[in-house]
Amino acid sequence: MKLSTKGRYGLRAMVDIAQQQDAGPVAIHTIAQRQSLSSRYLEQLLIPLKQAGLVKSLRGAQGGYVLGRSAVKITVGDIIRVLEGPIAPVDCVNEINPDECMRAEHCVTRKVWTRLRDTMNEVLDSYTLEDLAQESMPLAGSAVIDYDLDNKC
Amino acid sequence: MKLSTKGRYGLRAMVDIAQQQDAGPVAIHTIAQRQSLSSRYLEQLLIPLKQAGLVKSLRGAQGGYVLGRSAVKITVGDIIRVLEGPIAPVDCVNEINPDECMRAEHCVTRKVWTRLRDTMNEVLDSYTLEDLAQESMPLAGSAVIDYDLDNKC
DNA sequence: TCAAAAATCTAGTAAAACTATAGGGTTATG
DNA sequence: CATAACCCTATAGTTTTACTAGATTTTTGA
Repeated sequence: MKLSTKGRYGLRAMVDIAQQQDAGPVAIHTIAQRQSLSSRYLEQLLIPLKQAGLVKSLRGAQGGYVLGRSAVKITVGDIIRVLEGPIAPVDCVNEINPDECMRAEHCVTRKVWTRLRDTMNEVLDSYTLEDLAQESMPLAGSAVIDYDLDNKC
Repeated sequence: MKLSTKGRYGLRAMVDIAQQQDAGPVAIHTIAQRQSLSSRYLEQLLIPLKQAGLVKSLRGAQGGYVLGRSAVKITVGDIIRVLEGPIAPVDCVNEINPDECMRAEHCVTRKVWTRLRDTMNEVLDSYTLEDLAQESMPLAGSAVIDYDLDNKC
């Protein structure tokens, strides 16, 4: 029941873009540096985010990424669903592409998974990018953090 | 954000034991047959469940497994935590063995993961084995289900 | 007593998923 | 026209998953 690096890094990248885009498009390598991520890996995460309309890209020098729509209209759930696929503890209760199971009708555990799925989606959709971007605004202006960064979150 | 077969099969096995234990200890191969699982695999899932006290075993002929305590005192969360490890979307918000992250104090995403972790645990702990065992009692008495079983849940 | 039923212990392993890395493009700017 | 930036595809190393297998121990009941 863990998120992969896709969801974790992707969300951090989106928050970064939300916080910095007032100064113009944000380049991949800028995000990567600030978040201490591999820029080649981050590049791959931005492709599906772009396809989903959560970011827009501007090519060429001075290019980079901006949000596809207002930060108040992008939820954490929106981002995670793009990067990790449908949020569901088991495939058989996944709305998009339900991996149907013959036992579904008599399945005792199914209602637990359905309830868990709904709750997870509700929680993740209750946070917008705006919420998170505001959260660390004060820090963003202060000194660069100089401790060793690891990437558990 | 998916459960593995350990959690899914393990929960089904526990429900099976809860439903059938009035007739005495339930053997692994009986559970495996009824749930169409590999008995050698199921065997491995029962070891940690036993260590956690969720089941007790009786060796020798006529042996098998019984619940370690009343079905009303075993939650789905208890079972999943034993088989899948701590329920948390990222390791850094896992209470048992937090995989600490240097950025934790300034981490914007952390509160989302903490909230999600708590909600997931609440949902899973809101269902007891008794709840699930009762659910399908009527079916247990009827004919054996003869369709191809797959194991998505 | 002994055969069979059942759990237990210890390894091994093929396939999939994860986490990147790498190379070679295309587009836009100044 | 050099450079900065995004775009696309492939591939490699590692870890996890989901089993399979062999050998052993314990208990029952005939």
